[in-house]
Amino acid sequence: MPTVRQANDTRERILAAALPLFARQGPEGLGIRRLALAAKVNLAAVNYHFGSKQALFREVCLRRLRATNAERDRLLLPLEAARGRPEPEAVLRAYLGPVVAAAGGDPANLLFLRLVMAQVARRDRGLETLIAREEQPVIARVLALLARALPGAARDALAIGLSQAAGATTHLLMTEALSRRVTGRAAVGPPALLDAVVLHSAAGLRAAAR
Amino acid sequence: MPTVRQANDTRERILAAALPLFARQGPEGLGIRRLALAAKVNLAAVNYHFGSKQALFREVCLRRLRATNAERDRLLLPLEAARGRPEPEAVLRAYLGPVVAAAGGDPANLLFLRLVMAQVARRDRGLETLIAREEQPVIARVLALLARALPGAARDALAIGLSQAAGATTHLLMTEALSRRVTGRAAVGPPALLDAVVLHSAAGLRAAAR
DNA sequence: CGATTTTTCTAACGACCGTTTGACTTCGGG
DNA sequence: CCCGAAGTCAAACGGTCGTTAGAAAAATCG
Repeated sequence: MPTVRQANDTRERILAAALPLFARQGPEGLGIRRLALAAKVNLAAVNYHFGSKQALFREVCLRRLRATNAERDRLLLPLEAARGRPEPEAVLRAYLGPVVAAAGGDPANLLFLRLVMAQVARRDRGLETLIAREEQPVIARVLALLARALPGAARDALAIGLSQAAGATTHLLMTEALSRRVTGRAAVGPPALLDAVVLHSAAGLRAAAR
Repeated sequence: MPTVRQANDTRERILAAALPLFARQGPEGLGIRRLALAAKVNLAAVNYHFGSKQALFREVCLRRLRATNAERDRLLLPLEAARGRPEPEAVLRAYLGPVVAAAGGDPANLLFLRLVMAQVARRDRGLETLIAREEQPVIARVLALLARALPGAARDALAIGLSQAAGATTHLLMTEALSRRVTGRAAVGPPALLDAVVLHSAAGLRAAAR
């Protein structure tokens, strides 16, 4: 029987310990020995349960991506159900809100966002295809809603505007401390940050729509 | 005499070979042996000329940051000299243009942009302080110009808007291929990309200014 | 229980890491 | 020309890396 027999918590302990460590040190910087020590698990357990460090990395990423997208789905459904044209602000909020909220909640989520951005910057093709597969349906729905909200806009303009909104959000989340140091501006909490991005990008989308 | 005696091109060869390799593999992923091989230089030369891999990394980063900021300075001067209030679009173009142009020109520049973003995402404190020191004067000038362009805006709102513009630019540059794959949109060349960002963020700044 | 499968664990493999040592070569200035 | 500084080079240092082989333990099932 190929299914798990005993109450195997070793897998879970590895997954739980791996997220913050991967986020802080990257998949190349994290040694399996350190991970095994942190998870209170034998060194060979990682390779036994996941096959390789890379496979574990994929598993960790997949879990987080799905959690965020499930929340986005929950927020998009009422917008799609409503008749009439939605407000671009509401669509942006449904798309960006879960990321901001997650990063502002559990600090591990902000670390994970950093991890993803670092890997994307380094052209981690495996993670890129993982992201493409997981995000594609949500982004298609968001673009459809934006097309309803701004009927005059070209599809490509909306896609580029949405990409800019995503980039602005992740940039603000990741460089909060650095940006404050450089510009001397005050700190921005997650709610105000989301407000700023939604205001900014909704205006940008409207401008591109005309 | 502590100055260089012979026509020492070893240093330059190392620096030239280091940039694309650092960009592709990151400072932790690049081995000194591979670098020495690529630069056609003895293994010990890196530590002899730079002291350590980290010091070499800082040197490489510093060169690129200064090149970009010199170009920004060149574009900002006429805007600062002009009387009357500048257009936000022109200010954004002077700030973001050199990055877009550099990334669209030499492919190594795009790689360097990726490298910087990856390191910032991973909280490389050394690079963060380097960036803070190099960018601070330019950003102060850009913010001053934006304050002149949009007199009604709060200083912090401009700083956050500018940060969003920078994030949108780097995001578009870095995820062009991925974003196209996910959204199905057409490719965007550097000039059109800059146009889109300027249009988007100028509208965002104006919205935040009111 | 005995047999079989699944999981844990120790030990080690081979490879690569950044850095250093010390001898060798090359060079400039007195 | 010779001496001391600057540069180059082969070799090795002590570590850490991901992964694996194989024995030991634990759990499952007839």
